[in-house]
Parts: sequence; C-alpha cells; structure tokens
Amino acid sequence: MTHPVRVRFAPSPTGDPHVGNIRTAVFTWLFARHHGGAFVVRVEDTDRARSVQGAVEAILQSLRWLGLNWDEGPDIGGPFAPYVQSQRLDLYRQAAHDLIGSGDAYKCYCSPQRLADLRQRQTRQNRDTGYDRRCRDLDAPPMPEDASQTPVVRFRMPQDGSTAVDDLIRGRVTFENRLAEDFVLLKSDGYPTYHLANVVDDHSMRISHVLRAEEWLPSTPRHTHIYKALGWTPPKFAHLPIILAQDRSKLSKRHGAASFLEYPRQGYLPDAMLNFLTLLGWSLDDKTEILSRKELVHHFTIDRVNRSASIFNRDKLLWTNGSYLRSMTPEALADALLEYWRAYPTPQIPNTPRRGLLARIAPLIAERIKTLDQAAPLIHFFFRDEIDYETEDLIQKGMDRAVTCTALERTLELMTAAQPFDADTLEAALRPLAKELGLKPGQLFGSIRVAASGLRVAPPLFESLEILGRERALSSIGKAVERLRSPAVDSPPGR
RNA sequence: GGCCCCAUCGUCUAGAGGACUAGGACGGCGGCCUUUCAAGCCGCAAACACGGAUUCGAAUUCCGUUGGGGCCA
Repeated sequence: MTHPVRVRFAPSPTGDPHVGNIRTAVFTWLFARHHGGAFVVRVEDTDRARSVQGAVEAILQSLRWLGLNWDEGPDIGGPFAPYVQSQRLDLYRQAAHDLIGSGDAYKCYCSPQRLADLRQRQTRQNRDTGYDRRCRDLDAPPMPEDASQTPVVRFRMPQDGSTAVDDLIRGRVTFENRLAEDFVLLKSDGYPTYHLANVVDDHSMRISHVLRAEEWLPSTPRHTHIYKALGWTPPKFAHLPIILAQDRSKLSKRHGAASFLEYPRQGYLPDAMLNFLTLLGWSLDDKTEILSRKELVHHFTIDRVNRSASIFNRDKLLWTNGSYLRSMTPEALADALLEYWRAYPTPQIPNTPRRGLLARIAPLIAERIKTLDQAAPLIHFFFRDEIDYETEDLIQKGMDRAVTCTALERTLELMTAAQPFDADTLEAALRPLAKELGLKPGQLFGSIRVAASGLRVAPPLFESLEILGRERALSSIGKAVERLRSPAVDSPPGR
C-alpha cells in the first residue's frame, strides 16, 4: 500500500461540541477504521480570541464516550507531535517565510483602518469587496507612517483562469480565480490563519484524506494553491454534508444547539448514538436501520455519503435508542443503568441498587424506556421503603372508597395465602377476585398497582409484586388500606 | 449582494433511463393485543419543487427558474 490512509478530526476549541461537529468526527473515524488507517485528533487553536477554556476536554470526552478512539492526539502524542497548533507556530512561520521567498506570498503593510476604508468605498460604489492587492508588487516597504506596525503575510493568488477541486462527494467543483482574493496566511500577531496552519499540518502529518464539513468547500481552492506553491501533493478532499437545526439553519450555540455532552446525560447509549449519527447522511441500503459498531465500520464508504444537508431528528434518535435498550440482556441493561446513575446520580434512587436485583427488574422496563433517565421514575419504588402518592389514586374509575378498601383487604388475604409468591400464582388468585367483587380486572389491578408502587403507570403488576416480595408487598398494600379507612384525615376537597 | 453547494413523503432515506402503482424507517392516524404504560403485529394518509430539452421512454441526463443552505462580506 503506497498511500496509507491517515485522516484527522481537527476541532477548534471554541466551545462545547454539538452534534454537527461530532458527526464529522464519526464519519472520519468510520473512514479510518474501514480502511485500517490512522485516526488523528488535532487541536486547531490558532484563533486566540475565540479559544475557550475546557473546550478541548469536552471534545475529547465526547469522542471517548462515543467510542471513537484515536491513534494520535494532543493527549497521547504520536509520531508527528505536538497535535496542538499553538505549539507548532514555528512550522507555520517557516512555511510563510518559504512562500515569501518563492514569491508566492508577500508582506502586506496595509492597516486595518485602510482595509476598513477600502471596504466601505467598495460597498458604496457597489463593487465587489476584498483586498485590492496594493502591497502585492511593492518593491520596498512603505514609509513607516503609512504602515501598520507588523505586516501580515498574504498569499499571491492567480488572477485569471480557474481552480478545480475534485471532491470525493461532490465531484469537480470549479472556482474563478478572478474572484479569489489575496488572503492572509500569517496574521500580524504572528499566528497563522486556518488556511496556512491547516495545510502545513495536514501535509506534515501525512494526512491522506481530508474529511471536513461542507462549509470549508469555498476555501479549498486557497488550500490547493498553498499545497502547489509549497510543492506538496494535496490530500483528497471530501466535504461532508452538514446537519441543520430544526429551522434549517446551521447548528450553532446561538440557536440553542445543545452541547453534545447533554446526550450522555440524558441517557442515550453510545452505540445507539453512533448508529443514529451515521444514518444521518449515510445509508447502507433501502431498509437497514440498526447496525452494530462493527457493521458500521465494515460497510461505511464515502461513496454512500449523501450530498445534501440533513435535519437532526430527535424522535428517530429516541426510537433508535429505545431499540438498543430493548435488545440488551437484563444484565447489560442493569450495568448500563448502574453506570448511568453513577455518572449522573438521581435523588429518586439514593442508594445504589444491587446488580442482581436490578437485572431482575430490567426486563420489566426495557421496552418501556427510550433513554436511561426514564428508568428511575418507573422503578424507584423497588428501592424505597416509603412510597408517595395521592390516596385518591387508589380509587379507580367506577369505584368508591369503600369498594376499594374492601378490594385491597381481600387482596391482602389472598396475597398472604399465595404459595409460592410469584407472578403466575398471584395472577391466578387475583383475577377471580375481580370477578367476585364485580370489578373489571383493570379496576382491581389499578388499585393494587398504586398501592404497591405509588404509580398509576408502572411496570407489569404481577412481576413487580413478585420481585418486591411478599413482605414488602403486604406492607405497602396494608398501608393503603389504612389510608382508605381514615377518610377524614387526608384528601381535602380542594386539592 | 457575489461565489459555491444542495433539492424524493413533516423528518431520515432507497432509487444511478424502462423492474416505480416511487420502497423502507421515524413521527402521525386507525385497528388488534392488553391489568396501566409500553413493546409487538396489521393497516391508512403522506414525496419525485417548477418549466423546458434530450429520449420510444426520465425521480434518474442537460439547461433554466424557484427554494433551501454554506462561504465571503
């Protein structure tokens, strides 16, 4: 193999990552793994004003959670370290110097003020805005009084002809050089622009394919010209479709795009998220919706990536997550819940449940939750001695207090006698009771459900009672009977 | 505004000239099942943006329009 696949995910640490950022990482990672190549993480922090403390860690944490492991990166180093641009400034300055030497770049002494005036004039005269190349062919630096302190370095772009970019996803895209401006390579503070740093690093890190968001497509001609001027072979480009917010605008913090880290918190599973994110802009065929991590890696190819942007569909994410949840073994679900509560403690379940007990409960809720955070409200009664509910909730539609009280008293008797205390036995004993009392099964079972769990919507009744055990079940229902016997004490009319 | 990208059900998508009465999924609606809620099963509604051209034949090719998005301002 003459060209080993090496790809990079190159985030700017300007804030918490959102799904769009991470989906780019997903496609890049999938591409690397599919081709047995290297996945590199590089931090592009040359925009000092916009860098945010802690952003790098949030990004790495997101990748880790999703299981997107990297082979080289800021934290683990690698053969082309360092992987943080602010620590590679010498490389960029050298490249800028070389470009000046070869005549492909030049120093520009124009002050920000002049540039602003220029722009204003252009706008007023209804002409295209952009740098007028005033310093392009200077023989010597201008007099100090019309020069800004430190010059910037600009790239000398061709002024006629056109530049074609061969994109793996979009095919050949052509840009008129006439419209290209002499963009800045090195800012006056000595920091490189994205364009310079990106090209220098992709080359020096032997990046074979640049997978990046579509928004970079318009600046790609600049990059190909830098490669050419430096005598380097450019990597292959693939501009990925972007993810749009519900209102079809670009995802951004301003539009309330949540931090990606909100998803782990809300109880989504990494594999489900990976599955969902991959299917946003890529598909295997006309029917496959669920693919394991392994299958994703096996099948993922660039040529099946979509060209159009897509909207993030939360309902489908929920469904995908639910599907993964339902397919887990009881033990795996118990472990996932335990891990989730450890990371995000909930007051509803103050003490860590025993794994064995949780694994018995898991099958009862697997098909009732779509995210991990929906579990606690459904099962906290298994882990608490006191349950909380309105007495009125015990009284089902078409029943009154006295009837309910009698029903629960009789339930107590039958449950005391039940042998063994398991779901089948309980159901066999209680179903006839409903008939005997002239109640619908739903009425009787509803009352028992509230008495035992405190919930109107709960996991299946008989299985729950079995897991609760005779002692606790009798205790809870006994308390319910007591409540019903003392009508004056609670349930004031006003509510 | 200039440049670039994109365009199939509300959303994610299949479709690469005849296999399309346009398939699947989420969501919606209806039904079945049912002790609640789910899950499951069955069914229904729902799309090729528009106009030209090429062709015996176009969702699929080309051009234009419109719309959406991105980049630069």
